[in-house]
Amino acid sequence: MNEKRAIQSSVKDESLIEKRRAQMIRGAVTLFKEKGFHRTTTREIAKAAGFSIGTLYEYIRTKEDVLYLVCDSIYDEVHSRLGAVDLKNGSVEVLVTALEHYYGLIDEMQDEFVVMYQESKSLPKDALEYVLKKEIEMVSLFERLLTECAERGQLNLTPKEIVLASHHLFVQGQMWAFRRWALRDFTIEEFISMQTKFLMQGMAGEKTTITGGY
Amino acid sequence: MNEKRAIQSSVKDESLIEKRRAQMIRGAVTLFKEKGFHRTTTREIAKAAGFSIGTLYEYIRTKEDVLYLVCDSIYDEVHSRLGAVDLKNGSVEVLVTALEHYYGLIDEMQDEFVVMYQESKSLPKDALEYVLKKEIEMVSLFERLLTECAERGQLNLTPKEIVLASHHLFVQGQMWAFRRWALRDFTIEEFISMQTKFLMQGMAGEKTTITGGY
Amino acid sequence: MNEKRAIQSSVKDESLIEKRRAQMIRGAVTLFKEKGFHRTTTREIAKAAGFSIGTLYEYIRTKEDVLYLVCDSIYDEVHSRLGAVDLKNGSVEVLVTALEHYYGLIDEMQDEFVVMYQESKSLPKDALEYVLKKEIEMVSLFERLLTECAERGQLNLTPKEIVLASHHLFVQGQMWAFRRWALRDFTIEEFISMQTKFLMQGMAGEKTTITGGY
Amino acid sequence: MNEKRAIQSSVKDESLIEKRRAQMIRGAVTLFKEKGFHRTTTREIAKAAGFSIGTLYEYIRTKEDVLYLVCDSIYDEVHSRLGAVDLKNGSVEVLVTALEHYYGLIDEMQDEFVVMYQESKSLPKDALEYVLKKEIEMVSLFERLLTECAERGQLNLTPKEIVLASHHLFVQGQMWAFRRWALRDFTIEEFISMQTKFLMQGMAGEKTTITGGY
DNA sequence: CATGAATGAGACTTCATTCAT
DNA sequence: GATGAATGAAGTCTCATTCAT
Repeated sequence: MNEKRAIQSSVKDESLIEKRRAQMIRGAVTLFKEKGFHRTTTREIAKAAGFSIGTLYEYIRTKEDVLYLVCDSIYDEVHSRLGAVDLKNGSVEVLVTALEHYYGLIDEMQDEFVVMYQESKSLPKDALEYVLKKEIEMVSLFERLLTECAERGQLNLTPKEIVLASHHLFVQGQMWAFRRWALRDFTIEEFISMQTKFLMQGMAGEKTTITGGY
Repeated sequence: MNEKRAIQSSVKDESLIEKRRAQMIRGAVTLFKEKGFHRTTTREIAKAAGFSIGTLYEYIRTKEDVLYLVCDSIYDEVHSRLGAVDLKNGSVEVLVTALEHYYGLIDEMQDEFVVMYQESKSLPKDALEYVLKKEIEMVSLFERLLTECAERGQLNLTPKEIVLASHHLFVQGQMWAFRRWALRDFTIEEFISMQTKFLMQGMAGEKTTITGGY
Repeated sequence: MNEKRAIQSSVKDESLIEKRRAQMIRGAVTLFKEKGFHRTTTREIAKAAGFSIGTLYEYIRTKEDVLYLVCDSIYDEVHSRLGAVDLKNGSVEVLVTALEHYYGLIDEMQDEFVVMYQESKSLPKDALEYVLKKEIEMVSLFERLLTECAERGQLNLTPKEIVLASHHLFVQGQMWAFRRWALRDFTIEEFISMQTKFLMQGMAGEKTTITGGY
Repeated sequence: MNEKRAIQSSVKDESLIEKRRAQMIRGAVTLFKEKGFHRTTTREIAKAAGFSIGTLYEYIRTKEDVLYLVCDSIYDEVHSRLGAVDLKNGSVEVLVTALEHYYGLIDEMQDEFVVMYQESKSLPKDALEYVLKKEIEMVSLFERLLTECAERGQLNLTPKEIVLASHHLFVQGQMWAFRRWALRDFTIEEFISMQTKFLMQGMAGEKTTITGGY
């Protein structure tokens, strides 16, 4: 279903490529997080990965390839994690589980997510498109779950509200990664439980008694 | 209350400084939005501002100063806009008005907001701190309003939930700027009304009937 | 008639461009002659020209541009020199004069000619085409002169022989530049006079008495 | 008579060395012709030769060695071809035959000749000297033939003219290789016959009736 | 003997900043 | 105050060569 954008390597041994690229990604994420993509030099990436600049370029063709590999590896992880969620029978319970998995994942891969969202604009055009497609896939996951919940009458949402709400859920996840400096007093469990409460209540849609023009 | 971080200029005439910097900011925002801070050259900024590279450096000392000026001008605008909101007597109505103003502002200054959030990490340490302080001020505004609402019993939130909720409100504003590509079908009015509904319901906090462990 | 292939410069002042490029060409020719285009670094070119590497790149965009400028300046010189030859009334005398001018020019610009012929294959495609066009123009000059001589009955050449002969004359000029190491005992005057004798006799075309299958 | 400049190889088996080097030369000539010596990488040479980069370096020590091997193989071929010409009794007929062989050889080894003359300047000093010595040998061959013809009264040339004329003959051969783009309409037979006519007439040296100061 | 992954010196080019005019 | 030519540090990427397997 997903044809990967292949990154050229002059090395033949596939398993070696995988190994070296993993080293590379690990080092790059740390550096990108710390200094940003542009302030990080390819030499630094090579060093952090544990090999020489020459070796680095045996496994990629441009610096932007490194950024792409970082983004791609995140989505691989996302997929393998969220693949577990049963999408067949969407219900509020499944949705809550999906959010737990998604927010938990972001918590574990904070640096990676921050890097991806901060720096992905530096990707070459085609790589950016690929990454955006992946992002849309993720949002769609929430969209589908919300639609099922609405159809079952568990949530009270119009189709257009579903679109917005799915982005809403998605973005709150990014918040955990991006605003850690402001949320230092929260544990991930607290965050998940409070957010889930807000979000689910927000979408439950009983006739609220709040007065206002909205 | 807030001493501005002064940017050195070798020009004396204050009104000229203001004029030139305004030209500079206008040009820079467009460029930063399009290509990002790092890919934009000082020459390009000067050209977009309508003067020479030499003149640019009469009004700033480093390229990062330009970014700082962009961020600073946004907060000036935010302040003059949200200054109107009556904070004395916080209530759900005031909160809703504040959100309207805030989201409306973001809509009008989309490019500026995107640039600020995407690129502020490139600011020098002290400038970054200044900008973060400004951001905290904004979040605090929501915090104070929410606290009052809670105290009045209009919203059902614990103190810790208030902290999270204020970020929640804040971040949803960023979403309008950052995810326009995904929200093309929405008008700002739709966005404001739907978001307000989600958010207010989310915080209304009646004992919801949804089952789940949260 | 000849639209020059313009080389971009970020400097505005045209006369300064001309001056700096002249410095650049002078330095580059020496270096290219000595070490060849590829073994010469841009830093060396800048140094030989008397300015910094940064300044070099204010006047060109790529290293290949330098090579192009060298080639182009040669043809400018060739044109201004051979422009004097009266082509209206081609005759053996005019042809001999043209050869004198041409060979004399090569003698004075030996290094430049050697560089041009040795290195022009390193030019980017469009620049190479431009240079080849210039070369064809030069050969055509001889072709026209030869044609007139043939029409006047001064030389005994078929049209096809004229084509070959014009290249023949042209190439013998290159020989003076390329084989100086072998012709150290000859003065340019000797070279011109002997070559002229060979070439003119060769084309005079009386029925020679030499036996052979040719 | 001429001790070859030996190229080191870590392989012992002489016949294998010869075989591998032949593969190498064949591949390298094509590449050098197409892209020049400097733009061709050792990896490309290895690939074109049909083995790995590691193997390439088992049979040579530096990239320049490959260029030397190319040049050397050309002279081997030249020798084996022109060795047939009977130099004992130089006469115009023998000279004409020698030219035929020489030009015919160049026709068959165009690429090799072009590469040799374009790139030989990239040879290390001692290899360049070796190649030049070979070239001088070739020119000397013409010199000896011309001398004999002059002594027999078949050609009317002073000793100094003989020197120049021998280079003249030599260079016209190069022309066939170098200017094919301009001589596309000529067959090698036409070229040989026309050139021979020009050259022989040029050297026949009847008192020509052409007026002129030469 | 053959392979190909690893290395790092060094090439080209960019661009923030300065300063004489 | 305005200009823009000059500077050189620093960045990305290539490629000849080596050496363990």
